[in-house]
Amino acid sequence: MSARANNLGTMTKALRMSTLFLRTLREDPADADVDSARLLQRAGYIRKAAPGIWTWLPLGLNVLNKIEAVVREEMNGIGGQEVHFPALLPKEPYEATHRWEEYGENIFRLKDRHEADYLLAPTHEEMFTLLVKDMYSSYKDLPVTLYQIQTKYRDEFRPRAGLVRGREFIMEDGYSFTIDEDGLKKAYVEERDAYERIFKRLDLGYIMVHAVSGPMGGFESQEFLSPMAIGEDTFAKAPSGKAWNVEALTTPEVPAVDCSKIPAMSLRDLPNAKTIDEMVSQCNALYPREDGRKWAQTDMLKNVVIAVKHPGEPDDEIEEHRKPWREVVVVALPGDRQIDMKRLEAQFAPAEIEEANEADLKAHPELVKGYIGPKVLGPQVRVEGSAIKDPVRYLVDAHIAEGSAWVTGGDKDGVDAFDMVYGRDFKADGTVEATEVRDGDMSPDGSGPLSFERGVEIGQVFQLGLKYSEALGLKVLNQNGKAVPVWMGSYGIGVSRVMACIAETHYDEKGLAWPVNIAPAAVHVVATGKKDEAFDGAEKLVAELEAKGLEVIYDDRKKVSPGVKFKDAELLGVPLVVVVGRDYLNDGTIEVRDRNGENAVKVPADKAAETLAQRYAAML
RNA sequence: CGGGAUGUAGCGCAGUUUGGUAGCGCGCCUGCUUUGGGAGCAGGAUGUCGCAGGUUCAAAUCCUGUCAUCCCGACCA
Repeated sequence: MSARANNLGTMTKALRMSTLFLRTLREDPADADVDSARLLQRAGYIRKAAPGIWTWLPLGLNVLNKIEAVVREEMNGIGGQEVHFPALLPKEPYEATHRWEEYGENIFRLKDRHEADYLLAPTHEEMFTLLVKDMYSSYKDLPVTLYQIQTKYRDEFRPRAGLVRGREFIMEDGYSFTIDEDGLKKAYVEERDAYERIFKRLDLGYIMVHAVSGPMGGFESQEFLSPMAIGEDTFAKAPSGKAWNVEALTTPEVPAVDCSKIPAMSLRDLPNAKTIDEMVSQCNALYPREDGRKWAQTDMLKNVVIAVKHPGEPDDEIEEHRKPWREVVVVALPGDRQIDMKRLEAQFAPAEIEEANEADLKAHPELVKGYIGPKVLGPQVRVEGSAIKDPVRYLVDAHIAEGSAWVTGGDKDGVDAFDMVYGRDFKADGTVEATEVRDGDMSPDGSGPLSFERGVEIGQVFQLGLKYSEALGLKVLNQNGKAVPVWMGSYGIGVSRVMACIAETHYDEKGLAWPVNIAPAAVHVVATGKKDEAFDGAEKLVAELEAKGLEVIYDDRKKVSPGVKFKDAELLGVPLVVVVGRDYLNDGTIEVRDRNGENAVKVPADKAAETLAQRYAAML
């Protein structure tokens, strides 16, 4: 069942503390910002080489290898075949998919002696695609699933949280190649199920969330997030149990509102009301509502000017759009909500967005700061005889209901428009998800209000579709002899990040406490005292454990006080701790206890190995 | 890229205000004692005080520049 179980019956040499390349630290490293980084360094599993770049020490590599073994077993179990690509790659494949540019600063780039461009691969979609293209050409060859466990490089601006966000990290990335969409969906489900098995076996909590595909491209995608406070992703849970990455959250369609009783739109003076709060107080002071209710932020329509930085598309019909260009757009949202640039930007991808600057506003004199309204925007002016030649695109947030009435800008300094009804008095060029999602917002599936939690992304599965096969020309002949593009899926687990997350969720005030099947050893044997007799007894026990195929860390250090040995055992986090010392000398017994100090029992020395083997087996 | 902070021994830190022999704790080495919860005593080794200029009789300390690291934000898997 586990990586370790496969080793049962094979001889494994004990790791002896007297010679093990290890130095535990009594104090926390000053720069550790999360517990996993703090403890992994203190316990001598990893060492920092540079920001976001880590050296693996024997114990750390031991655990990492066990995690990889679990991943390999599950990948092989669904028919995946392991390959291994170089990390150092020429830029050409990445140019073909535009990612040489799109990945921007995040790629480590370098030149060889002939000035040719190379990169340290941040991901390997291109290489897998080209490899299959190179070797396969018939539908008879499909389906095929390949994977690798590789070091990836991404030049993160700010690496943090130890192994959670490094610039060099280890990832398992797998790809499925199928002849059609049905095949892709089947492979996708198989991979997803295998990933679930992996995280369960690693005792790592996870939640599957709907995700956006991001720079990888493709159309359906789910992420595995491990819930924890240090997480950099926020996900939203619905009462139905479904969950979404907030980036992928959509607002359920808001029903149209009856506007038949709303009076005609009117322009009224509202001086010095450039912000929503000023608008609310001015409205209440100057124009009290007839129904007695006070004006509120929710009555105001906020129009925000955004600059969209398009990268340019070489095949665009409009010549100016073939090179990078800048577009000014206005986004309308309810006055009580804030704009979420991150979510908004996702909908302009691959373009990036930023707040409009002075020059953008100058280029559009119809935009009156603080009093921008729909009448000078989008469809309203995109009519015959309009004075504005180049109307700004107007997009409304998904919370704006058809038929809803608003107070908003009158396009003249000091003037606002009242009873401006969406659909009746103004229209938009489109709908966008522009606002921050809030605790209590309705879930996309309509099952109830959302609640939010943080998580670390530990894996992701994508249905890439035809994006890479078309870009790189991966085609096979089908039964009719016709060349058709191959359907691809892409799957990834951040292996080194997974290790960090396991550490992050398996520790106490004394140190690490690894899940049984990935701990660096099954048993930590501590010999105490200065009498050779105790050490001889420990040696004997270690030999018996080795013969049973159990992995052992043996603290055989002489002249080291028992307190130090116990502290180190707890810091290292091996699940079973054995003490050969005082009791052994007194009455020939050996103490066996769990890492957390519980379930301590004294057993006769000649029964100790058997007891340990049983307890270990029960833990698996 | 904005804001803040910090660079002194393997690790954690003091010393900088007010210039004057580079320190403390842990770790490391030697000896003796100690051995069930991070032992005691005695002795010892380890530093381009981030780097480069400058001021000064004298710079870890003051000045200028520069690099790096950390935190928050922005960005990102």
